[in-house]
Amino acid sequence: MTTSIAGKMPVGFLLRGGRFEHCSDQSGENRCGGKEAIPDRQSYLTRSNATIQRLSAISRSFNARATNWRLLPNLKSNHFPRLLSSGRFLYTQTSLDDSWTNNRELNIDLLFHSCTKTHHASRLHALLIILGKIQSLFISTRLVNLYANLGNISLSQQTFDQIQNKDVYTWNSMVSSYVRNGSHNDAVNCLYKMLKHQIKPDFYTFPPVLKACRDIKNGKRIHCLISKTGLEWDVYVAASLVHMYCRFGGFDAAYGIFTNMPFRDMGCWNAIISGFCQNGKGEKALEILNEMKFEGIKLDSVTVATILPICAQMEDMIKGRLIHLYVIKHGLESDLFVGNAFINFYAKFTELENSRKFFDDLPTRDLVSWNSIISGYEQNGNPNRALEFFHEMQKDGFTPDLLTLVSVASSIAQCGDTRGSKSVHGFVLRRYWFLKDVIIGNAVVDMYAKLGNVENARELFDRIGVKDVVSWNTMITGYGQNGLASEAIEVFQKMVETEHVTPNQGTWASIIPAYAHIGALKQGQKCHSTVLKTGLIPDVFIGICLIDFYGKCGKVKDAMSLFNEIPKSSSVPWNAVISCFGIHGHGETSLKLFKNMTDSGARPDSITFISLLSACSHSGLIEEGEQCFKVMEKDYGIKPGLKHYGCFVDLLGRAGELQKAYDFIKNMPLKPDGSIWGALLGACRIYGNTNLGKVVSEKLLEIDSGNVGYYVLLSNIYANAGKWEGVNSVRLMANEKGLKKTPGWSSVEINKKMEVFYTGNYSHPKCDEIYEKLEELTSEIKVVGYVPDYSFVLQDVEEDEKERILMSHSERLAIAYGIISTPPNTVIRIFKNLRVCGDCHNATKFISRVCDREIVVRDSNRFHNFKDGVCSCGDYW
DNA sequence: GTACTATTAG
Repeated sequence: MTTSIAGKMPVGFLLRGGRFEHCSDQSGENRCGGKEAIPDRQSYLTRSNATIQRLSAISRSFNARATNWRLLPNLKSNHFPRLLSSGRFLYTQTSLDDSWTNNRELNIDLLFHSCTKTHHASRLHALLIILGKIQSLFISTRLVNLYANLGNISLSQQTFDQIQNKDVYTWNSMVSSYVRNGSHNDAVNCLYKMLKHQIKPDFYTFPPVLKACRDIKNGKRIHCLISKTGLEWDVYVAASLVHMYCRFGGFDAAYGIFTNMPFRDMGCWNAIISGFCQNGKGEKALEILNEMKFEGIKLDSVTVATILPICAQMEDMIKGRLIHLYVIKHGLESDLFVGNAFINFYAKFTELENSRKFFDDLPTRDLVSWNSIISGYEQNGNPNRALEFFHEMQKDGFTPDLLTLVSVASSIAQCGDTRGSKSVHGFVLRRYWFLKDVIIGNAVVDMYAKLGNVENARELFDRIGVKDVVSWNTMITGYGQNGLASEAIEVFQKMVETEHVTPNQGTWASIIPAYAHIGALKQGQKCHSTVLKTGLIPDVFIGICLIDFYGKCGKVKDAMSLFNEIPKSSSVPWNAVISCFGIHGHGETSLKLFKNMTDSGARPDSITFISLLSACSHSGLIEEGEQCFKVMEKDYGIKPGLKHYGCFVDLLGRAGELQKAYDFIKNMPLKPDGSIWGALLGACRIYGNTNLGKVVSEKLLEIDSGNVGYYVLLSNIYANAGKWEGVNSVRLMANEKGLKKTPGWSSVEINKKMEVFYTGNYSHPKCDEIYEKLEELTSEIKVVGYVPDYSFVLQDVEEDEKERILMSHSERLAIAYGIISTPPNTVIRIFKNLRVCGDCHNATKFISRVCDREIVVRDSNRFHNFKDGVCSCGDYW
C-alpha cells in the first residue's frame, strides 16, 4: 500500500465516551470517519490516571465479573489481555495470563509477535505508553517496524517522527519500512535526511536503499555514497549493488563488482544468479551456476528457488530433475521456498503428481504453496480439484489473496459455474482488489467471457481504470470466442486509438481469428503485414492463427507457405493446416499431411482427428474416414468423443449411407446428442429421405427441442417432397415454442470494409442497383441453362414469388453487390453464417460463368470455389 | 543482501 492511500485512512484507536474502539483495520475500511492521531506519549503519561479508569470501564464491559481493579498493577490476569485481544489474540492472552499470575515482567517480545492487524499494534502502542516503555529507543523503533510490517506506513512514519534522539538503527528501520511498503522515493529521501542529521549510515542502511532505486542514475549516486563510506566491499552491500546493476541491465558492472569482491558468501552468488535470472539472462545465470560448482560451492535453498523458474522457462526438464536429485541428496526438500518452486516447476511440465508430492511433504505451508498448487491444478485442466484445494486452504486458516482468486476465477470458468462466477466477482469487489491490480480485473473479465456472459465481461472491462494490453486482448478474445466478431473488431479499433497500449502477440492472436470468422481477408492481411513489420514472426501462436485465417479466407497457398515457416513442435499447427485443406475439399491432402505429421514424430490429439474426419467427410472419402476412426483409438489411444462420432455420421450420411449411419448411432457407446442426430437429419434432407427424416427428427426434438435449425431442416425435407401439410405442422410446432429462425446473412469485403446483407432485406443504400443487377443476371443465366429449384423455398406461394424469394437470399445479394462494386477479374469472397442454399449454389455456378468471375463462398460448413461454371465441391453443398 | 505464485492467445 502506498503512503498516499494509507495516509488518508484514519487508523489507530479512539478513546471516545468511555469506549475503546478501533476505527480501522488493514483493509482500510473506515468505520468512524473521525480524525485520528497516533497515541501521543506526553498526553498519555499526564492523563494516565483518567485513562486507566476508562480502560477499567471498558474491561468491565468485556468481562462482567471483573469489578475490583482500578490501577494497572492490580489488573487481573483475565482482564488486561481482553483489552488487547480482538478474537485472534489468544496467544497473547495466554502469555499475558502467565506473566500476570506468576508476577513476572510482561513478555513484550511475544506481544509484538502477536500483532497481526494495525489495531492490535495500536493497542500495544497504547499499552507501551501507559507502561512507560515507549521511552526506550529500542521499543519505539520496534513499533516503527511493526506498523510497517502490517502495511501501515503512515503510522510507522508518525511513530518515527515522534522519536527523539534517533540512532542509526531507528533510521535504518524507517528506510526499510519505506522500501517494504513500496515508498521508494521516501526511502531514498530518508537516507539523505539521515545524512543531514549527521548520522553515519552503516551496512544495514544501504541494501534497502539500493533496492529502492528506480533508475540507474539514482543507483550510481548511491554507489558513490557507499564508496565514500568505505562499505563497498561489505558482502551485503556488494551483493545489493550487484543486484541493483542487474535490474537496470548493467550486467557488466554487476559482474565486475562480483569478480572483484575480496570475499564472496552464498548470498553474493545468489544475488548475481538471481539478478541475471530475473532480467532475462537465464543462460548467463546457468553459466555462473557452473562457475560456482567449479569452485566447489554448494547450492543452497535460495539458489534452487532462483534457478528452477529459469529451467521451467527454458523448458529444460532435465536440469530441473537433476536439481531435484541434488535437493534430495542435500536434504533441502522440506525447505518452504524450494518446495514451492518445485510445485510450480512440475506443474509447468504437467507432472502434477510430483507437484502434489512436494506439496504434501512440506512441513509448513504458506500462501504461496497453496496458490501454487491451486494454480497447478487449474492450469492443467482440473478445475474441480483446484477448487477443492481452495476450500481446504481456507479450512486450514489461510486467507486467500489476489493471486488465489485469479486461479479460482479461471477454475470457475472452466467448470462452467455461472453462480460461482458471481461469488468470485463479489469476493473481489468487497476487498477492493480491482483497484489494486489489473491482473484480477482481467481474470474476472475472462471468466465472464468464457462463461458466455459477454455483457458482464464488457461492463467490468469498461470499469477497469488502467487497462493493460492483456485487458484489451482478453476482451477481444471474449467477443471472438462468443461469435461476436464485429464487437471484437470494434474493441480492437478502440485499442489501437488508445495511447500507451501497443498491440502485442496476444492481440494478434485474438483479432486475427475474429477477422477469419467473418472472412475479412484484406483487414487480416493488414494485421499480417503489421506483424511482419514489428518483427513478431516467427511467433508460433500468430503463425497458427494466420494459417487458420488464410485457410478460412480461401488462401490455401498462403496458409501452406506459412505452415512451412513455423516450427511444428506440437500438434496444433498440424491441426490448423489439416483442417484448412479439409474445408476446401482437399481431403487427400489432409490425409497426406496427417501422414507427414506422424512421420515427423508429432503426436496427433483429439482435435487432429476431428479435422481429419471432417476433411474425409467433405471429400466423400468413406473408407479413409473409417480407417481414421479405427486408428484413432487403436494406435493413438484417443477415445472418440461426441464430435468424432458426429463427423463420422456426417461422413456416412453425406455419402448416402443413411441406414448405416442410423445403425452406427444406435450402437455407439456414448449417448448421441443433438449434433449427431442433426448430422443425420441433414443427410436425410440431401437425399430426400422423408421417412428416416421423420424418425430422426422425433429423436432430435426429444433431446433438443429448442434448436430452430432442426425444425428448418425437417420442414425442408417436407417441402422437398411437396408435403406442405408437413411443412405447416413443423412451422406451427416451432411457433408454439416461440422459436425464431436465425436470420441468414452474408458478408462481402469491399474496400477493406465488410458489407453485410440479410436475406430479404431491402435497406441497403444500393438496394435498387443490386436487385436490378440480380434480375439481369437471372435472365442471363437462364439462357445458359439455369433452372430455379423452388424446393428451396419453404413458403407455399406462386412461382414468380418463389423466384423473388430465391433472388433475395443474402448470399445472392452479396454476390450481386460484389460484382457491381469491384473491377472485372477481381475474386469475390462471400461469407455466409448458415449453409448456402442449394439453388443459390447452382445459380452461382452459372453466374461465375457469365460474368467470368471467380466467386468464393464460405458458409458455416465448407468452402465453395466457383469458376467457369463449375464448383470445386461439385454439386454437393 | 539474494528466493517461490500472475491473467489473454490456436
